[in-house]
Amino acid sequence: MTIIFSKKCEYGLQACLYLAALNTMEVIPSGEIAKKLKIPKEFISKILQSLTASGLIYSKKGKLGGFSLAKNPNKIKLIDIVTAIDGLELFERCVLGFPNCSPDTPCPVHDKWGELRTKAYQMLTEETLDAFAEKTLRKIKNL
Amino acid sequence: MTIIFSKKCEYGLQACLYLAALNTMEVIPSGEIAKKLKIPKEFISKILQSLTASGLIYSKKGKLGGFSLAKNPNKIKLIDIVTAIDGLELFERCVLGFPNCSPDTPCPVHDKWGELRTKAYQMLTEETLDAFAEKTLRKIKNL
DNA sequence: ATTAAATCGGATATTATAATCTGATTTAAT
DNA sequence: ATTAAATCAGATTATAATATCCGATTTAAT
Repeated sequence: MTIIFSKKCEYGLQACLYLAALNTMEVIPSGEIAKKLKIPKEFISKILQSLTASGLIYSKKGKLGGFSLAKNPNKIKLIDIVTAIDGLELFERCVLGFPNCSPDTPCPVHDKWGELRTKAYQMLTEETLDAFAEKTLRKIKNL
Repeated sequence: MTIIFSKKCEYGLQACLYLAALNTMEVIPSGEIAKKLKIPKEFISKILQSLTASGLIYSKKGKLGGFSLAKNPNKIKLIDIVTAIDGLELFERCVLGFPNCSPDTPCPVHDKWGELRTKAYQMLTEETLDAFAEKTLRKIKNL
């Protein structure tokens, strides 16, 4: 077993990328998102609800309700979604599981791994949802 | 929640690094390893047993029994331990959880993430246990 | 032989994540 | 008003990872 992001977070990222790719202001019901992404409706529904609470997603209740991004896709970074769902544990926790891993009391691989981790963090911080629109549509077509 | 390696794997890496740092051919009982690393004895015991089955660790049964590395620390790569415990899922699975993520049908972040992943894999493949002996001893002293 | 201390195998318990279910509430259209 | 279709809140279930427990076996020393 090995995980980068929890399933919640994976699905959350998928859904946000999908909403960004649609490039519309209209809300999309969770059922349609689930169908397009081939993921469980109830589950993605819960995830979108929590992202709504975080302010990344806008939701409209009632008939003709659904979800949309709360802001322009070029204003939402990948790290925003990760932070909202999984938190920043990935970038703070020692990769070897040692307690108090820090520059003062580093674990054996602190430096080497830290470098990679920083790059991953930078990538997630630099990239916004709009950058992936085409690739997302192409991927979803092949699901 | 976010994990790179499972706890099994973290502890397995810790234990192997510790055994390498001791720089001895004598076997060390799991109880002592657990005590030094401040991790559950029963758990690390099981993990070392499975690494014994994998051939990375040598075990001696009975009184005065215990565990040691099965080969010279400079012959054991970090990736060997990861592979034995967690497998290579981390380097094969789509980071966004999309199915069939490949150069043919890449996920939206396939290229950007793939680069980082390759570097992580290289690091784990290049580094052997002996390289971390001093750092390991220093870290364990502060546990 | 007996004892002590260890690995080992298998079962069990605990905890966290993933997924589902149920019912309440909201809202648009008839 | 009524109906239909959606979000939402909370409870429940299923599954996997983590951790512990127990007893059998092995081995060294007395």
